[in-house]
Amino acid sequence: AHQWMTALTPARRRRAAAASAADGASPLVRQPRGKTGSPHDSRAAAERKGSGGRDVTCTQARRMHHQDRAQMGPPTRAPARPGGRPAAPPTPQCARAAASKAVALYSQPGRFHGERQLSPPPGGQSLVHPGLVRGETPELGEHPGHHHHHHHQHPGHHPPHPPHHDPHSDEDTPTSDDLEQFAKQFKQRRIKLGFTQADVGLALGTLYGNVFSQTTICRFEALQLSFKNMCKLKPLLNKWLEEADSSSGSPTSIDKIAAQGRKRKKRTSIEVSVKGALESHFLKCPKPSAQEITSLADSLQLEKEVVRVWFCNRRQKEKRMTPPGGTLPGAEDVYGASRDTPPHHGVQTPVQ
DNA sequence: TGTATGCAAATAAGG
DNA sequence: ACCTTATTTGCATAC
Repeated sequence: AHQWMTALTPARRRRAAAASAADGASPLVRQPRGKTGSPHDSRAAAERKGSGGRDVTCTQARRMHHQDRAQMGPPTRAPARPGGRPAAPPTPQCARAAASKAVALYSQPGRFHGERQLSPPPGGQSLVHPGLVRGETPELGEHPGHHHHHHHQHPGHHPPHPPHHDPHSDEDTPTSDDLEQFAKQFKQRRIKLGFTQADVGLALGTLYGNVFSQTTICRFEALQLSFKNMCKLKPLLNKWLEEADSSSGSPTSIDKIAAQGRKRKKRTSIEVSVKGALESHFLKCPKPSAQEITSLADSLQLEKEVVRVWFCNRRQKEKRMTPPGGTLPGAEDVYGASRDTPPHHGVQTPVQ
């Protein structure tokens, strides 16, 4: 248990930003504008298996080009109702900021035009787990066209709560439209209250125990997470929102959610040179034995688990890069073009 | 400064 | 205890 932490970035770390986790102070970490800077602690990581410094920084010089295939957006669709905005801003505060880009973009419901090749999970994929996937897949293919999929909500029904459809509120699976609307509203409120995405991510940590990065909050607002993932985060953010605007002294939430320790291990940054070493081993032996992993880990000064996972991920990447057919991803249609790789969805894009 | 993103760690779930 | 496949997150860094 304990907190994970891995690296500390050597040079980079500007301010700490990290928040503490322990203290049980108010759940909201930072007050709106005042920025209480809480330098807080941050225990750097020192602990962990002996070594000291592994970490790394990470590279930098890399460029990335490429277009990506990102994940898809949520299926979503139309905007539903333009009007509606539910709440009014109780807090006057200022609105300033938002001006620049803010809102606007999301207004368009339709996803963004093309782009993503997405592949709907043709085969199925998403359905694999009967759990809660729920409709998600659908849209993918959609295109602006209108197809309203309207009812297609649940193909079968399996969701846990089949009964009623409560349009709003959390609890049963929201519709894509609900999510879209919530995300939009969430962002709007967040900004008005004066919090940044990072603040929210941190607050979720003290509120519930799991911290989320600015990245995740950003993606939530932009609807760039999978449908399922959006559904999972919505309640948490919703709670934060309530907490946040009620706030002020209201005792409301007491939340006993202990701050607990991190639930997810901090992402390890592997140094470029170390990556090179791993890569070269991979070429020699893509599937090293436990023993080899241990010794390799030891020699590179990485945790064994990190090395093991690295190989697993590397193997996945290899598969992605080398689809059976031989078609290299990089070169796609050069000559033959589509032939039989129709939707191949790229290689990597599962679906989301 | 906040935000948006590429690449890829870390995880989840079924062997 | 580790693999594989599918996904969720988040460093780092480009806007």
